[in-house]
Amino acid sequence: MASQSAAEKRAAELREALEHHNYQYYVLDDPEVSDAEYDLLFRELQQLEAEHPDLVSAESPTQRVGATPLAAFQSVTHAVPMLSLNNAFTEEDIVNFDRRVREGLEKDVVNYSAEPKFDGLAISLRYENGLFVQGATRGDGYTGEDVTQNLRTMQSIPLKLRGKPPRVLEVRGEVLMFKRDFEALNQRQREAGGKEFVNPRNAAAGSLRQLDARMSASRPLRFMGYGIGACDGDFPGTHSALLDWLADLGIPVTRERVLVAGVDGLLDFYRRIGTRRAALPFDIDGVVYKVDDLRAQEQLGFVSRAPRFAIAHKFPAEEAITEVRDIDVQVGRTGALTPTARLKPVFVGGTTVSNATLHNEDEMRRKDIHIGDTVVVRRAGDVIPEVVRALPEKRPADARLFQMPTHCPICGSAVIRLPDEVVARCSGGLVCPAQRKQALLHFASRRAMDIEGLGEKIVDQLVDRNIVRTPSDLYHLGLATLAELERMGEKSAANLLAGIEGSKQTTLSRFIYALGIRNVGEATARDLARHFGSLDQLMTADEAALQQVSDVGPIVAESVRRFFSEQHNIEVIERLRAKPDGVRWDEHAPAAPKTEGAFAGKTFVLTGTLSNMSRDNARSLIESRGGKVSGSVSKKTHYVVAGDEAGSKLDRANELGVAVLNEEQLLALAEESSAKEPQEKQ
DNA sequence: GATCCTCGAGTTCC
DNA sequence: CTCGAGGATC
Repeated sequence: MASQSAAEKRAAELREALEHHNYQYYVLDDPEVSDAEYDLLFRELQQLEAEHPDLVSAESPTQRVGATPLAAFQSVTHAVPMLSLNNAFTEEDIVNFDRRVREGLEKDVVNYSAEPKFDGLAISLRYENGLFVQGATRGDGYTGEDVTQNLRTMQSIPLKLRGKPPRVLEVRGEVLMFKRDFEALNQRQREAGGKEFVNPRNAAAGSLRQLDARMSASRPLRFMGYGIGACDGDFPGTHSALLDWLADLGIPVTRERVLVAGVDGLLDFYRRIGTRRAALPFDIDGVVYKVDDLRAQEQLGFVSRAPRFAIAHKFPAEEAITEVRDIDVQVGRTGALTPTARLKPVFVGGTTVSNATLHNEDEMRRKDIHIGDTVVVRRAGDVIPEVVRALPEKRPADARLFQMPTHCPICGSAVIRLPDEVVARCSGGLVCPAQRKQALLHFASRRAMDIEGLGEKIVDQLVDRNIVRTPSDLYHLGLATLAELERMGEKSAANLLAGIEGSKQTTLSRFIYALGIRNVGEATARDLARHFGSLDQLMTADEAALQQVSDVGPIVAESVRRFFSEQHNIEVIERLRAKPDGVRWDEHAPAAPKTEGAFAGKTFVLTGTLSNMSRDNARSLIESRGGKVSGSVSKKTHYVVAGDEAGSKLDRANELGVAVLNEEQLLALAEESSAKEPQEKQ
């Protein structure tokens, strides 16, 4: 009993010491002990825990190495989405960014926090009652993968927060590999005869996505925090103070950050860090600017998926020089002919690039690209290869200008380029095998009917052998037919049939999207489905009725009407939904035109700082009751909702005689409608 | 008529 | 990711 409590005391001391040294090393970058001394303490704790297994707790520094390898990562839905930033490449972009921020806040000078943009992987760490409980990758921003086991092995991620953490805290940050650690890792890989990594980013990504956490543990990964997601508790009111606060909690944050006023400060920081880029211990691909005041951030809100209060100022992408060996054309789903450069393979931005799109004829003329030219290529946004420009001084005598073919290279139909359009198109429609293939691939794609197992190779064969001509043919395939295809055994054939069967239960908006109507993408398909409620209503709608749908104008309306006026399209649809064994979805009554709710047809403008609700809350309150929120005051504005320190928008409202509401009046107005109908969440 | 914002469509590599 | 274009707004 006595020895137990002595052991317990010593274990607690050791844990505290190890946590302290981790903090000194990873957060303050100021170690107090050597690695050897640290190891000594660590081994003493391990020994002690081995002798007294009941002393082991999950957050002990010894408990970092994961148990058994996983079969697959679970997916995790982020409580607060992890959105991406807009990118800027020029000083002009930054000047515009600052102007929009100042206009949005109605201020002359705005304070910004500026920091490096790490070239790693975005991660979210969830702490509950100060203990690390879950970590996930960014994924598509809404759903990521659960990599908790791997993250636990990283020394720079505290298993337990210091000080007084909130009950729930999600820390957002980046997992990366320091350059010197990357060099050392590659050295080890070379000696062991293993595969070397191309760059620190790939090494970090590969290491983090190991299903066996013991592999991750052997890789020198680091974490750097840069923000928070969900937080159940108090936190500071500015971004710069927030980062200090995270550091106090034990989360490593960069010290290469500054607080500056106005656009000059931003550009100055960009230039200074640019000159030191090579000397930094980690790779960065730019810098990030954020409006420092968090309430101001909330006031600015989001445009589409990116915040209006922050921007990434990227360094110019790495460029390389290679040759254009040839230029081919590809035929897309809509018949668009896209010239593609076949390049002499060149290593740029982390991979070998051998193809690059040239978009269209005009683009090619602008860049003056010939076949045989020496050209500069880069990976735009570090992903999609792009030909930047030709080097005409290196042009060989036999270089040729590319000519857009007059007939489709696949089906021989005439190529037509409409006077106002940039793209040339094959006029063959679904007669053209290339267009048929693309249409089928689109129909089967994940966001449309989501047929698993139907990829490009299979579609190629099905179309070339004339087994499948239209989407409805897919639902009449037999096991024997499929098994005859190349690279298709009984097993994969059965899987594909199961995939086809599984796709039958769908939704109206997916089905509309899958049809591949010109100018009707995912968003428009959703709007159409909601507005009309059933396929028959949509099929019989005339152009005037179609234009009632928001975001549908004359062009989209005409595309839709034309699609449903073609007999073969109707036939395919009827075969697809033929009962009892066809494609099916739930239908509902057409959405009533927006006459419901107290705010139907009303336009609101928000200005100033609201005291009891965020801008996003106010916006969803208004939108849920049929109202619209717009950015600036005009004659058409019905109400201006003014908070504290409202500026020019309030003046303008008074000028135009627009009704002005305060927060309480807005809520009172909203109450009137919710009293009559059940409260709708969100 | 100009400008902002979104959506659609095409695309690369692993 | 990027471009072009459709739609909405000023």
